[in-house]
Amino acid sequence: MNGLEHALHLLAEANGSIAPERISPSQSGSSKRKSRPVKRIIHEEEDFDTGDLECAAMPLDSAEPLLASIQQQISSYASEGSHREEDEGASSEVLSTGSVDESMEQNTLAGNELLRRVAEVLSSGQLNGNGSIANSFLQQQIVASKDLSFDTSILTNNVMPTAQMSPLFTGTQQDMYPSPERILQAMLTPSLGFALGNNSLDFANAQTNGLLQTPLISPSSSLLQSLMTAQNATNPLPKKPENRPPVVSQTLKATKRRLFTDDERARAEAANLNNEERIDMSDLEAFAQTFKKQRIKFGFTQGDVGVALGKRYGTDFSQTTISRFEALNLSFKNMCKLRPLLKEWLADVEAAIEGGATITDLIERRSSSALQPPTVHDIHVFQATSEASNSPVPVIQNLLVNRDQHVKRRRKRTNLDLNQRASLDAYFNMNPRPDHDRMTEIANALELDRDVVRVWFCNRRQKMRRVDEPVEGEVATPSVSPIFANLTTLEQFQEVAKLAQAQHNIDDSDETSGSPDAQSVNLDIKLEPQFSQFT
DNA sequence: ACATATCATGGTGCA
DNA sequence: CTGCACCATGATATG
Repeated sequence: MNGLEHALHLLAEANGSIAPERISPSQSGSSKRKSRPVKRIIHEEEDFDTGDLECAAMPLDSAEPLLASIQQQISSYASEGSHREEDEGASSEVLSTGSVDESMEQNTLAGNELLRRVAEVLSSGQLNGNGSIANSFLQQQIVASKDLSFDTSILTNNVMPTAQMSPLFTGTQQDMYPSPERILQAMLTPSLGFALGNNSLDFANAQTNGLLQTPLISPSSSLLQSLMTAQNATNPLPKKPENRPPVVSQTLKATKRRLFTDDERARAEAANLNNEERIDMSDLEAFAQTFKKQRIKFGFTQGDVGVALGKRYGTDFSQTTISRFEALNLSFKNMCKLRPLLKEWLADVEAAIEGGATITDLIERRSSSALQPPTVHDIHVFQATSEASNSPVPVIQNLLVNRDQHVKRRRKRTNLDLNQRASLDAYFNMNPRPDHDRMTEIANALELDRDVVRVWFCNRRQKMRRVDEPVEGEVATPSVSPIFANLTTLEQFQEVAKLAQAQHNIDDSDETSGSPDAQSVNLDIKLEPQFSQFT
C-alpha cells in the first residue's frame, strides 16, 4: 500500500550494488537570484549581517561507535521527554514571524536538547581514529545554535537572515522554526550539499536497537543509498550549470561575505542589484503599499484590478498575482514589469475620480467589462486552436469552430494525499532531480501520473528556489550549520536522525505542527515491503 | 475579500 | 530540433 516503500524497494532492486557517490553539488538546485521575491530582498537588506565562519572539513569515518552513541542518546532522549530549562527563551526573537505556536516552540527546544546530546556524542571521547572531529568546534556550534534557538545566522553561515533559510527550515509559515528535526532532515537533502560518504554502516543495528519499534518512514540505509546513488549514476550533470554555481569552500564564502559587509556596493552587485535597482526596490515597496491603500480606498478588489488590467493591456492578471504584487511576493523583475501597469491604472482611476466619476461608475464599468472578452488565460487554455492570441473575438470563433478538434483542457488539479506528499518529500530530500525512469518509478509507486510527479518536482524546486535562493555568487550550499558538513557517515547518521525525528514526533503525538515535513516522518509506514501491482 | 500553498501551464533559453 | 529546467503566472483549495 505504501508508495514510498514500494518505490524504495523497487529502486533498491533495480540498483542493488552501486558505489555510493556524492551528489553533485551542482545538483543542489540553487539558482539565480532573480526570482527571489522582492520582499525577501528588502528584508534581507535590512538585517544583513555577516560573520567569518569558516568551516573546516570534519572527516568522520569511523562512525559505528558514533552511531551507537547517538542512537543511545536518541533513545533515551525520546523516552524521557524533552524539556530543559536551559533551552528557554531566545526562539522568538530570532525569527521574524511574530507568533509561534507553543507546541512548536517546545518542539524546538526539545529538539535542541536532542541536538545537544548528539553534539556531545559527536564530540565525546568515544570517537577516535579518523573519527576525530573538531570536537570543541562542533559542540560550540551546536550549543550555540541551541542557545540562539537556531539563530539563522548560524545556520546560514551568518549571512542569510531568516528568510534565507532552507525550505527545510522555513517550510510553511507555521514552520518558521527550524526544528532540529528539520536540521537533521536537511542533512538528508542532497541539494543541501552534504557530503555523503560511502561508509556503509550496518543500519540493522539501529533496527534491532529498539529504535524501529514503531514503523517509520525511514527506509533502510541501503535502500536510501541505492536510491541516491542510482540516481547519481543516471543523473549526471544539471542542464543548466550556469544556474547552479559550484559549491565553493566555506572559506571562500566567508571571504565573500566579509567583503559584502565592508562594502555595500559589492554586496549589491553580488546580489545583482545596482544602486538604481536598490532605489527601485524601496520604490517598489512604497508603491506596493500605496497601491494597496488606494485600491482599497477606491473599493476595488484584487480581482477587479486583475481584470481591469486585462481590459486595459490585454493581459489580465489573477487575484493571486495582484496579491503577490502587493505583498511583494514577486521577483524583482516581475515587480518591475507589473508596476508600470498598475501605476498607470491607478493613475487613471484617480484621475477618473477626480474628474467626477464615482466609484460606482468605475465598478460598474469593470463588472460589465469583465463579462466580455476572454481572458488571456482563456486564450492560453485553448491556444492550440488559435494563433490569433491578440484578438479575442476570432479566438472565440476559432474555439467554436474547432471545438471538436483538440481542445486542450487544463488538467484537473490533483490533490495529493498526505502519504503521497510525504513520500514525494522524502524522495525530494534524497534527490530533487530524479530522472525520467526514476520519476516513472516514483509515479508508479505512488500511483500517480508521471506528469503529476514531474510537475510536482518542478514546483517543488521552484518553491525551493523561491524560499532558499542564495545571494548571487554565493554557494549553492545549504543554509545550514556547517557543523554537519563533510560528515562522511552522514547517511547513517541521517537515518538515526530521522528515526529520532520520527520518534520524537510520535512521542509528542503533536499534530499541531502540521508541517508537511513533520508529517512525512509521522507516517505510519510498515517496513514490510509490499511488491504488489506495479505497472 | 484576502493571503497563502500548491498544482498546472506555456514561454523561453540552453545543451 | 528536442528535451529539459526555469520562470511567470494562473487556478484552486484552504484558512
